[in-house]
Parts: sequence; C-alpha cells; structure tokens
Amino acid sequence: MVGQIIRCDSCAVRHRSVCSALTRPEIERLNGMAHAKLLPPGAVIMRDNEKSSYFANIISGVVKLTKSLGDGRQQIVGLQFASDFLGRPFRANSPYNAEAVTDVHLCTFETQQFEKLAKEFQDLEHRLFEHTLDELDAAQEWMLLLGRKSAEEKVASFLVMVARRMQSVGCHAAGHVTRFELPLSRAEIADFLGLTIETVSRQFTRLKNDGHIAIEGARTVVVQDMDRLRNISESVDG
Amino acid sequence: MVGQIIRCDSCAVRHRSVCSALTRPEIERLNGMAHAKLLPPGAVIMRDNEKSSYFANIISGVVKLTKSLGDGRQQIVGLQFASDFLGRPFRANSPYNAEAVTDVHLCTFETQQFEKLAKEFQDLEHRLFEHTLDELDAAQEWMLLLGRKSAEEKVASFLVMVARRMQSVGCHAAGHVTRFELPLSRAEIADFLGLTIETVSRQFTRLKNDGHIAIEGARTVVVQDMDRLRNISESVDG
DNA sequence: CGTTGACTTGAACGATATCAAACAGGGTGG
DNA sequence: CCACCCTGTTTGATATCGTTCAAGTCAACG
Repeated sequence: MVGQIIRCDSCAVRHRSVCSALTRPEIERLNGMAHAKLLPPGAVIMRDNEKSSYFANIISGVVKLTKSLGDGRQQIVGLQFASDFLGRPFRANSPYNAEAVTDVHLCTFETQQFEKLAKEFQDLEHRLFEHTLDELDAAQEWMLLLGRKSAEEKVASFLVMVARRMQSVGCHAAGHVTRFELPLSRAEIADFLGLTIETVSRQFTRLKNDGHIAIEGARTVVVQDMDRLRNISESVDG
Repeated sequence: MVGQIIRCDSCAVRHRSVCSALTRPEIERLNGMAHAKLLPPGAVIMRDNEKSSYFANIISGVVKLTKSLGDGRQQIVGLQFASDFLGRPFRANSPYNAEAVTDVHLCTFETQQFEKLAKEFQDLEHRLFEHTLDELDAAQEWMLLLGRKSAEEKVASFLVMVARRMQSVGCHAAGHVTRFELPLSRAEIADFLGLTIETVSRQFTRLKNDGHIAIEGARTVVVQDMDRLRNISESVDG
C-alpha cells in the first residue's frame, strides 16, 4: 500500500496538479519527499476533526469528502478527481472525512515538509490558493443545488458534473452522445445530492423513460443530449 | 456614498481583517489606495458573473452572497460580517451576487492595485488564503445543513451561527441567556436555509413554544440555553 | 385612519421519505 | 453447472414534512 518514491517526470498529472507551479529544481526537491500510495475503494484517507500526517495529489481515481451528523446522516461535501489536491494546508485538523471511492493512486507528502516548501516557493502556495478557490466555487454551486433544486434537477446536475469531470469513454466526435461510468453507488449519489437511494433510483428511471439518458447495468450512463440535460439541471424550461 | 480616504490607524477591524498581515510601511501604502463606502440595505455590491472593479473589507454591517436559478429561486451561499473580505482575488468574474443586508461600511480597494500588493507582500496573500479556507469550511458545514438537516435543525443552526457572529447585546455574564438582533428578514433566512418563509416562521414559533427561545418583535431573539439549542441543531437527542 | 409590507397562522396538497418487497448480477460451495 | 446467497438496485404502497395558497395580524407610515 505504502509505496516507493515517485518519479515526477513520468507523472500523469505533472502539468495539471499543484506541481505545475514548480520549476525544474523545485520539482526535484518535491520528488525527494513524495511517496506513492495505492488505496482500494472504501479506504479512509482522512478523518473529520483529526490530524492528518500527509497531503496528497490524486494521480488517478475518485475520493469523496464527507461530513456526518451524530445519528449517521451523511453528506458528501466534495468529490475529488485526478490532479486534485487533498488536505487542508495550514489547518491542524481535517474538516471532513476523505475516503477512496474507486481504486485511488495518491502521491503523498509529509505535511510539515510540504508546508515548509509552500512557504518557500510562493508559486506553490499560490497554486494551492487557486485550487481552494475552485473548491469554494464548487461548494457554493452545490449549496444552490442542495437548497433549491428538485430531485430531478439534482440528478441531472450530478450527471452533467460527472460527465464533465470523468474521461468520456464513448464516441465523442460522432455528435452529442456521451457514455461514461458512474464512480459512485446509488447510496453515495444520494449522500451527494441530499436525497435517499430510492429517490435517486426513481429519477434515473424517469430520465431514462423520458429518453434523456440510457442506462447500462446501473453504473454506465449514456447521455443522449447533453444540452437538454443541462437545461433540465437548471430548469431552463419545463 | 463613495467616500474619502481611509485612516487605517483608527479602523475598527484593523487587527482582525486581512490588513492585520501588513507591517507599518505596508499599511501606509494600503492607506493610500483605500476608499470608504457606506451602503444602505439592498445595495448591490457585486453581480454574479460580472467583473467587479474593487475588493473590500467590511468595517461594519452584514453582506449576503447569493446565487439564483433561472426561474428566480435563490440561495444565500455566504454571509459576511465585520472584518470579512469581499471579492474573489485572481478571478475575472464574481461567482455570486453580493448585496448589503444592513447598512454596510466598506473599505474598498481597486482590484488591480490590490492584487499587485498581494503579489508583492506574501503575508497579505497568505491572509487572503486563510480567509478563503474559512469560507470553504463554512460552505461545507452549510452543505451538511442544506442536504441533511430538518427544518427545525436548520433554524436552530442558524440561530447558533448568528449568535456566534453578531455582537451579543444582552447580559452575557449573568448566565446562558443571550439576546441579539437578527440581521436577516424571514425571506432572507429562508433563502439561507433552503426553506420557505412560512416554514421558517413556523419553526420560530415552535422553538418559542417549546421554551428554547423568546422573540421580541420579529427581529430580536433571546436564547434561553445555548447548549440546548446547539443540541437541537445537531440532533444530539430528541 | 387607510394603506403597505413583514410576519404569522391555517388548510390542503404534493414531493420526497419511509417501509417493504421484488429483482438482478456476481461469487461461492455443492 | 446449478442452487444459493449476498449486496446493490428497482419498484410499490403509504406516511410525512415542508410547500403552496389563502387569510389574518400587526406595526410603521402617510
């Protein structure tokens, strides 16, 4: 699980992650403090209110960030994909649980070393800042969804978001059809949208019956018309 | 409305705002580029998706950040109080509307000048970063509320949050009683909690009938037992 | 006073939750 | 290879919470 030293040169997200802020000599330095980690689905990466000993870039896979109420109700407050950064710099404790959703490939850095590096190279801290701003944008967009959208709009929004962030497997050139795998189970989608499993399922079959999507074995979705789906997600018309 | 040059020395939030990161010579420089603004309730400060020409520290008052759907449904995605910072550094357009809720006293900075200053003084950018992290924490906490809490829990959470951020007017020393003015109307509270005006009103009278709070003329609330209210807001018990 | 706007209260409705059962696919042991 | 279970998903029936629609109250103000 805890792997060997990373080679930044051959890193899949070298130019998309926070590392892209670093110059040649700086990346060498980072190289020396990076460790690979391969986690199975369900593996806990960070725990709410507890100190985490490392930060990480996601090389591949999907990570969910969750918060819970005392009685077990849960809410996913963020989904992180390849090239995203995990962990709160300059904070003692994690404000949420982080858990691998798929197989996840991480590139980890010991917190103190990394924060020191961030202080030293302003561009790195700036990149972290930019990433945090993106997270804030996403969070506030999701607040609008959670507070004001109907179940159908929520599910449509979710599909649009996933389609945007997952690599599309189907024929992209041939037109507007897009096929992709859902990284989340129905239960996780429910936790993301503030709904129950049953309601999520019903909305999927509704979208299917209305001809907006096709479903292949619960996890694969084919969007017939992405613009139409986007309209549903924002309730542009009936 | 657009006022004169600010005197940082006598500023009420000098040591709590992002300015606290600045040393003597730096603050002098900021002093030169600051302009006071006094806005009435309802005044629009920034508009979703539009460029804003200035950043601002809130000297006094409350500002709401909102996002809307095409058909008018609205969600408050952030509340900003005295010493908070307004505006998204390093972003072309505002991701939300910002509107004065009360009379608001702002200390504004022209965007380009200010971003230049942030680039120059790393501590200032770092302070902005910290503030953004706080905003993200608040946003994710609110996602849990919007997605998973009942109407009663939402209203209780709102009261706890306001009590924490507004200056308490009542007797604080005498025990657990706390009296404060709500900065938001029922309609605004509804937009903040993802509820309707009617539901908010009903939950207020419920909390009142159950003896958890007293209400004086719609805008003033007296919390009888803050811990009890906090328990309701997190559903610690029945 | 009469009007206005913010808030509260009531009754009926509807969207989503809850409870319960059926279904489907994948893995295991016989 | 099949029967069986296990888990995730779908579907159905009913309940509930919050919304919607409609009055009604109250204080501020002209």
